[in-house]
Amino acid sequence: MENVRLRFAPSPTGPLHIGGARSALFNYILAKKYGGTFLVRMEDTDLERSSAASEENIKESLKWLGMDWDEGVDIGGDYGPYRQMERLDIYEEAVNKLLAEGKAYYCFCSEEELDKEREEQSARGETPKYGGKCREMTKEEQEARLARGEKPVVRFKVPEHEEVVIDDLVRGRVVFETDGIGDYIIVKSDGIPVYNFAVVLDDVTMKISHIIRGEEHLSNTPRQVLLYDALGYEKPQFAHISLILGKDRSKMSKRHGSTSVVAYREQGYLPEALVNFLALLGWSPEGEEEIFDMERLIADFTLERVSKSPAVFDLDKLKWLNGMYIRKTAPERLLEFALPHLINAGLVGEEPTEEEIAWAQMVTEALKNHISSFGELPLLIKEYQGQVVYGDGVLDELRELGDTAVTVMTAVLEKLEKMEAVTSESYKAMLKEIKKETGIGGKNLFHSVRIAKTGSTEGPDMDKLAVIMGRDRMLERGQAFLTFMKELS
RNA sequence: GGCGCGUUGGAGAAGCGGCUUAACUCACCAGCCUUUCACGCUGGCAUUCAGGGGUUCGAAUCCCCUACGGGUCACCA
Repeated sequence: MENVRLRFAPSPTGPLHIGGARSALFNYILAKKYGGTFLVRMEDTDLERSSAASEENIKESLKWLGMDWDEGVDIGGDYGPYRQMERLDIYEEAVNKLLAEGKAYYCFCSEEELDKEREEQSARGETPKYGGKCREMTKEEQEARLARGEKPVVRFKVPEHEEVVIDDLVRGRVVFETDGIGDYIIVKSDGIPVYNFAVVLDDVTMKISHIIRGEEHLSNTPRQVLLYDALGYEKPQFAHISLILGKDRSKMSKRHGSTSVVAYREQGYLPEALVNFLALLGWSPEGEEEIFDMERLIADFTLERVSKSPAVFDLDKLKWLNGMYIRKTAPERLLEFALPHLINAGLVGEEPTEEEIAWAQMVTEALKNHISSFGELPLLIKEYQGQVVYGDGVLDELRELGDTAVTVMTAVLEKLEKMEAVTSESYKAMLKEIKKETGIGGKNLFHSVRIAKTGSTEGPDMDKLAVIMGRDRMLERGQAFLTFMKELS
């Protein structure tokens, strides 16, 4: 493929959300795959909702995920500017052309009138669409009303009884009837073009070759195609990827949990895990491997393997993936991600000392197999440092262990009291001794200690945990355990 | 309501008319490994593809109808 130019064109009306990030990712991957250009442009014509903060958030999120653009906002390029509000002259020229050719017209209808019209149509069970009241207005009337200072909108004159065919790269051939589409607004009364119009001009002038976007735009596409035709432009290839749904199969929204990329960053997800997860939302690899770094994604990704059916956001899978990535991340990088969470939880000072760093490193290494995001790290630590709770889950096991556990813990307490501090080595040595003295080993020994100390059958190696807890807390918990066992029997 | 899209196990999904006695992944269960747990490894887990018709020697795969779920019909993008 030649001259592959793909774009991500968000509107800066909020933080970058999961769906947007996935659209960006697919565009990014394909651009890289075919040695093309990936550009980022801002669709900021909604003055009320657009904000500089949102734009910053979007750019930051993209960079965090590892999607740097070759062209676009901030860095410029040959087809700029890359914010729609800075491109108004381009749109104006096109509107004038359409107006002059009679392919568009001024509409003076008030919002109240239009609302009323729509209401009546819905009441009659019809498709709400503009009736075309201003379509045949005389030149004289137009001029007069313009002269009076009235601010009209510009509507595109939709051809009647035609079919618009879209050959979508993922959905195949999709046909729309123009009769179902009313003359739609292309320029608002304040002179600012509307998305469906601006997007066409931008994609044309920026020489976009493929438009990959969410399925919610599929029904917009005929409107845009009509404009390409009216303006005499060549159409790009379209690919509409399915929506991202929540667990209950409704469109992914706040009530399904976090939707923004930064939220996942804050919860302690690794960017590479999120990228991997996002790629799997709608795309499926050929083999059985599901762990893909960006490089492999670029190598293996194809639109042919993008699904038409909606993708469901499965948080469990994200967690699993994140855990996988956490486990293979190098210690230094692991620390880099873990530290902010430890600081936030007050486990480490704002300006960590060398000792604190060493401690943080030790803890993260010890617990990395047991967390699925860094946000869980301080929670786990605090759990080990607080009161032990013996939940229903471990009661059966405790009853089974019975006296064995009591014997083990009594011995542990005895030895602990004689020790000043606990290290990983001294702890291991202690357990070995107990094994020799009591003859209890293996699962009976380890499980007794583990459950007694943590109230859980699962967790990090006990010698590491011993260091995290410290001698005093272990003594405390050991006592508590013996008391608890007395009550249990 | 119109238009358009989708519907495969507990969950995410592959499948594009015979190679399917329906991949793979998560979750779950069992075994191995580890003096314990986790990690890892091995195995188990849909006689069935929303329901009903049809086409065909043959259908999860093609056609029609029904049901259900999203999307869209804005001076939002």
